[in-house]
Amino acid sequence: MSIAPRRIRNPKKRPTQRRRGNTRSDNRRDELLAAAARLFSKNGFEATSMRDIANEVGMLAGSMYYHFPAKDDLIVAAHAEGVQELLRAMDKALDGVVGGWERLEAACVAHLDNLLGGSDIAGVVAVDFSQLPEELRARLIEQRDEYEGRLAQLIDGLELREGVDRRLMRLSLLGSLNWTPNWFRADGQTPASIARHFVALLREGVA
Amino acid sequence: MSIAPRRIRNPKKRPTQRRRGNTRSDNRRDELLAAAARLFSKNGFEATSMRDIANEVGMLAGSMYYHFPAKDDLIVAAHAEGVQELLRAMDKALDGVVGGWERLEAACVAHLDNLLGGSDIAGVVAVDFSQLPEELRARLIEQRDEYEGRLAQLIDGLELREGVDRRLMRLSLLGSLNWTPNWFRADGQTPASIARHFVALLREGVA
DNA sequence: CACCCACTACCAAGCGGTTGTCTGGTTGGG
DNA sequence: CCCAACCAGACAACCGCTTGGTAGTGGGTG
Repeated sequence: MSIAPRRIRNPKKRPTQRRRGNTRSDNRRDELLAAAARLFSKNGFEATSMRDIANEVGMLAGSMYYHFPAKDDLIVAAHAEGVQELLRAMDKALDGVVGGWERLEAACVAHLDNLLGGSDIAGVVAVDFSQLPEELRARLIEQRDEYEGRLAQLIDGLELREGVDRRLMRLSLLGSLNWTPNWFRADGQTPASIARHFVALLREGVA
Repeated sequence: MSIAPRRIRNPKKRPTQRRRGNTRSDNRRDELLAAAARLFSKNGFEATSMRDIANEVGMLAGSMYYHFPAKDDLIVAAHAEGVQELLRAMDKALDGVVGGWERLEAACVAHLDNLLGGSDIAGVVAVDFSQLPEELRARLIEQRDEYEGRLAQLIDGLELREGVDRRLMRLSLLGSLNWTPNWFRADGQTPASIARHFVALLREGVA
């Protein structure tokens, strides 16, 4: 067996989470998180090394372990940051928009804009995590639940034909959106246009 | 800079491709390809090491370089194998089926069956490659083109409402299908059922 | 048919480099 | 002056890949 490409070196006790006492103004934890999210979304989780991230903010790799007890925790924290940014973008895009379909469309446009925008932290949410070790994977899924729950709410607010499975509808739409990094080219259609098309396809059908 | 987690050690001339002369019956190249495809689809490209693959077939890591000049070439070859298997499955599923939508549905069912089937080599096609180095990524995209072209043909054969972007329709459907490994659970709906739902959503719309 | 040798298909060992992580020391702001 | 927030450097493990050697097998020859 031993199909364990992931290296687990020291399963011993995690050093108790930092960030308990007072902080100083030169704390670069947030800077670190942003850099991590950027690199993760550009190169993936496994392909981004601790040194890459540290180097991005001008710090040594070992120093990051003052802020995060392990790489997995950095991943989780950066991912959480990305989800929060997506949620904020969603709220902003939804502000003042009325009508079920209009709201769903606005949310999808915001989603793709942030996913394919490039410079953003939110791109980390689109990083494929289907092959991560089960434990880490579970933590990321849990974080996404809030966001997907919001999407589910938007879909629940729609009037649909009878017999439509709203869960599968959500997963289908999310798949369409999250697969775009695999084929998107910056010189083609805009993310917003793509998102609107996807929603329209789903809404009206093609036949 | 130096955001180059991928290691490029020897840019020198590739050893001219093997497999020129006579072969012997104890050639385990195919066995190697199958094992690679299995591990890639389970753990991803970067997370699967040469030693993992070699170990799977009971061979030493270095020995694989007799068959493939580099890991990238193994990836390409295994991916090609997966695509071929998908094509065969598609042909088989399409055999005797008439009607545009029926054919598209049959193809999608075959697609998901192979993707989520688990034990199959075809799963390698669903592995996210959006973060692979550009050159390798391009080679994989090229291989998929034949398969996606087939899907495009199926879609071209449909009678659709006016103004439907068939390319975006294909990409949307493919996204829905290929994103399923991120949420699929073996104890829920069957892959075939999911595929049929997705096609139905797209066909009839939800509103 | 037996022999033989070339060559396929590996093994064994190790290369330089990178990985995540740890330990112990240093520093400057509150 | 204390401690948050780093640096410097090392650790073993593992990475993709190379080199040099060798077993055994198949085709060719007598």
